[in-house]
Formats: sequence, structure tokens, C-alpha cells
Amino acid sequence: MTTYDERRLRIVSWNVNGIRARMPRIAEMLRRERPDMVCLQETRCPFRHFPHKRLGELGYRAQHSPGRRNGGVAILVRSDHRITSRCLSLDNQHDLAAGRWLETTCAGLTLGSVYVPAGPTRQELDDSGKLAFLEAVANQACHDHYHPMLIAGDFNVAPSDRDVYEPTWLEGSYATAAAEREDLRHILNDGELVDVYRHLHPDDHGYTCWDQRGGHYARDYGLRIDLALASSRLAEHITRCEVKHAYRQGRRPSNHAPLEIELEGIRDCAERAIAA
DNA sequence: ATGACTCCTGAGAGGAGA
Repeated sequence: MTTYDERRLRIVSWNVNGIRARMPRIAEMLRRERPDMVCLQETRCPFRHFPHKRLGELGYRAQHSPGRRNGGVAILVRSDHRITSRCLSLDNQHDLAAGRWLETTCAGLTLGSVYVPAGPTRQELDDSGKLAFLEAVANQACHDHYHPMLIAGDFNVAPSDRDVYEPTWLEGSYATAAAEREDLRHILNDGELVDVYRHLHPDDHGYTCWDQRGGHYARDYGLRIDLALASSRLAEHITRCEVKHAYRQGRRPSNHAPLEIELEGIRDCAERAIAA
């Protein structure tokens, strides 16, 4: 029986691009890393086909919010943890959350798994759905949370030009449009959230997503659109945040790499919040 | 700039992703 350090939590966020197609790689990651919690995006899997049994064999319980056809988010919790609450709505809207937002409180932490709509392309300029969704995430982050909060997932927004391989090629695209970036700043400022990777690695690219075509990964034509946002009182407890390249390589990878976040002293953090 | 992807559904192409 493995024993785990209760004061240290490791959380992985991963856009798996189809949980069924990715199950061998997900199993590999869970066996090797044994994270406490996992936020998944793009499960692309109907409710009835979700691999609860296989995940159970691997020692994880899953909560799943399927999307209509694409999308879908899940949160996996290692079986030795007790889940204290769950939330299936985003800014009090159930329909907005379907397939795109899940929230679980566990081990003194409220964790959100988010999949922001990709939004506009160069051809298709209407981005109102994406902006409304980002607004709802901002509101959700502003709600009173008893526990410190970590929101992790695929935001489909690269916060700045430093987060994309060649800004001029992507000008005005879904990931770099000014309005999206403005809304992301709004989430960070109003929710008092910290972009964890950028906070710990001010000078690295930290790309998490590479197009599957044409050797983008080999050339490192990447985007940093998978983010972990921590409430400010949680941010000081984050000791590590890394892109796990091993799972973007090898056999049948997702187009995204997992992002791993390590927290220490989380119980202290919750206790201080209660005392305050 | 990328030459030439890969998932899903449903039974073959077509939509979607980013």
C-alpha cells in the first residue's frame, strides 16, 4: 500500500483529445505519476461510454461532464482522497457548464477543470460565445470559495505573444485575439488569480499544444493555451509547474501535453483561510 | 509556415479541433 504525503498535492491538467483513443497513454501517465487529481478536457465521449471501470482499476474515481459531440471535461481523483463537494454549473448556469466546466472540492482544494470554446477563426468572426464563457469563468472565480481555488484546463487563449511560436502567423486567430486576451486578464485580475506556469517560469515558452500536422511538434511550433490559474493565497504554495513532454511524444499522443502542478502545505493554506 | 493530422460517428465522408 502506497502512502502519500498529505501536505503535497500533484495535479495534472491534460487535453486528451478523446479519452477512449487516449486511454493507453492516460493509463501510462496515471501509473507512472500517480497524481492526486487530474483535470481532463476534450473527453469526446458520451456518458455511457466513459471508461469508469478502467479508471477504477487504475485507482481513480471520475466525474464526467460530456459534451454534445466534441468537448467534454472530467476530473479524476485518486481513490485515497475523499471528495467533499462537486459543482456542475458555471456562474449558476448548467447549460454553459455542460462539457466545459466541472468543479470538485477535495483535500482542502477547490479544483475546476475547464475547456473554453475555441471560438473564432479567421473566416468566422463571431466570438461572442467564447467571450461570454470567459466572462462566466471570471464570475465563477469571483464567487466566494471556502477553499483555495485552482482552475486548470484548455483556455484556447495564449495570454501574450511570448506564449506562441510566431505571433505574426497567428495574428487575430482564436488563440491570440485581443478580446480573448482582455477577458483572460479580466479573469486573472478580478478573480485575483495567478497564471502559475508564467509565474514560476517567466522566461520559458511553456508550450502545451502543437498542431498534429506537418511536424509542428518537432519544430516546436507550439502554443501555451493550457493554463493553471491559482487563487492568490494558493499561489504561494505552488512549488512546481511543468509541461510533461513525454506524453506528447511516442505512440498516438494527444496534440496537447499534460501540465503538472505541485502544491505544498495546502492544509496550512486552508486553515489560514478558515482562521481569517 | 504547416507540404501529407486525428478524433468522433456510424458504416463513408464530414465536421471539428487549434
